[in-house]
Amino acid sequence: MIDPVEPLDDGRTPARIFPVGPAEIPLAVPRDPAHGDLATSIAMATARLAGREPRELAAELADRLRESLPAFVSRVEVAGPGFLNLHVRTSAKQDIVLRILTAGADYGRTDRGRGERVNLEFVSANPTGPPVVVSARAAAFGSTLANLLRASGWDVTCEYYVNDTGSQVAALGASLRARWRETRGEPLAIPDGGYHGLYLAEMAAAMDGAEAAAWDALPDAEATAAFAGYALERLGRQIRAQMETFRSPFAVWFSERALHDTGAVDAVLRLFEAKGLVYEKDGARWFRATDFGDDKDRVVVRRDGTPTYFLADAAYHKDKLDRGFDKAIDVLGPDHHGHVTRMQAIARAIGAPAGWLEILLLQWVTLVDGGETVAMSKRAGDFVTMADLVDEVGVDVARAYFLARRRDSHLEFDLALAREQSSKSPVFYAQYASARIAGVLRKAGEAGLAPADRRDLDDLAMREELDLVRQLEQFPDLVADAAEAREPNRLFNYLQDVATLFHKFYHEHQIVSEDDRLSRARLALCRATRQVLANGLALMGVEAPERM
RNA sequence: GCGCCCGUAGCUCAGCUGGAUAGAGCGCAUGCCUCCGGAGCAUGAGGCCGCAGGUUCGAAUCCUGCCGGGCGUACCA
Repeated sequence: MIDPVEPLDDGRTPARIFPVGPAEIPLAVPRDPAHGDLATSIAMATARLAGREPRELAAELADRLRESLPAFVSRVEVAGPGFLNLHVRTSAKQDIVLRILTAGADYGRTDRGRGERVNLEFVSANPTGPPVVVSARAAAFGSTLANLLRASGWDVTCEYYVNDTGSQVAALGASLRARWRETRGEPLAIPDGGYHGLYLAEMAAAMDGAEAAAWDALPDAEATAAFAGYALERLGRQIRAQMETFRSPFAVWFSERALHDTGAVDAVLRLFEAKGLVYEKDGARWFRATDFGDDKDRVVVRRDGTPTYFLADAAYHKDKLDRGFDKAIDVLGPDHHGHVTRMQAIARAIGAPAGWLEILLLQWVTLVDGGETVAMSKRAGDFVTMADLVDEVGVDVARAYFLARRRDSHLEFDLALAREQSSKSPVFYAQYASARIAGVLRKAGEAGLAPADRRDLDDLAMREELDLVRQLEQFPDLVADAAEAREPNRLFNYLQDVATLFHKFYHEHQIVSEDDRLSRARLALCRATRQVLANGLALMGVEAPERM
């Protein structure tokens, strides 16, 4: 309904806006339907400049607007301290119902991203243990953001960076080896910095004895590597399966070790050297991160000659750049915010354009069971895994729980609450609306009513009906805005509002009645509502059941 | 010390990049199905939006400074 008048940013100077015609006035959709369908605060913003009273100025603007009103606007009124509220013609709202039904599953798609290629990296948790709850939050966030971006015209590649080499992996190998020896009756001796989780004991118990014995007989470094390789393979498979189950698929699983093997790490080191960004001190080689605003320089090659994770990360981002992505988004866990500056330094050092790398930080998830905080430490082996969480509350509830929160809010996940009261959990509100509509449609199908045509829709004129349409109309913009702001939680909030407006409509009006024409019209509105709920829930990776 | 994030109803959290009387869920109190799904709807109690300044016609929202809480500040990843 706002096609003929593009809403504008508020960024221009009042002097430029005031003298020109109505098409240049910035418009926004008011929260409260009583305030119209489009509104502007232009009169208040420019009153002082014009030396006039806001309401008086608004009245004059309203008169001018009325002279050249777009066809879809029915009336203009001055309200409150000087707002100009535009009301959209009822017939234009009725049109929207048909537009939604025609677009079907495509309703909500736009081309705002214009095909720009985005690399979206998220989760990327070390494969040294089963994914934990924070990974579930990252998976829910990342996959939903990917869905939103794709729906809005971006070309997105979801990527998981696998840290399959380095000291953590060596510790993993040594820990598994210790667990295996334990199965042979030796005392348990997990090395310092090793992993104490029982999952390694279970893994060790299931190992092929002859093979493991052969590995154990190798020199320490080789033995550790062999056990580590075994553990990585098993854990990697587990992680992939769980991400699939959680509806968070990745197109690329990128191996850190491959960067070393192919010489990409060496290459980026030579690149930095050629740019004069590396120097030697205390036997190690340092990257001049301070040149890029970091508070200290960073080691890239240790005294013992091995490259650091930081250097591999530089090689990794160079690889993303070389693959031609217009933009790289990294979703990082809460314990990585100290990396932001140095990673931006990397981006500039590898020659990426300004703004190419975007880093999004997620905040902590505190797991609570009843009133008790559940401790989670992968190394200490005391944790609730992502799989546990899904078993307890299901994928829908878990995803919705995470998606309801802003990414930078620390969130408390109460297992007891989610488990015992899952049927009352917020996600079911929108799902229930969807199922309720499906029920009504089934009933209508039995009554043998034909689909509505445009003339039938003339009967949609009640406030609850039009408020609902007004909400449905905003879906495509909401999706694209949420994608651009990287705020999937907006989608959750929006769907809650859709459900609320539907329930109010449902409560106030009989959908299937003796009046066939009105029944057809209301059923069309129901179908359109269900379409928006289904499309929105699909973007969230949550099911929209026919029955509950 | 320095840096990042967060302080909104009893609890968990929203508040759409500055708008009109600050919202939801849970919990509490009270009404609604002889009628399409009551997992719903309606009403009520409950708020110096951490504190103090500033910008603005207008601030929960932007800026500064405090006070609280979390996290980071490795030749681990």
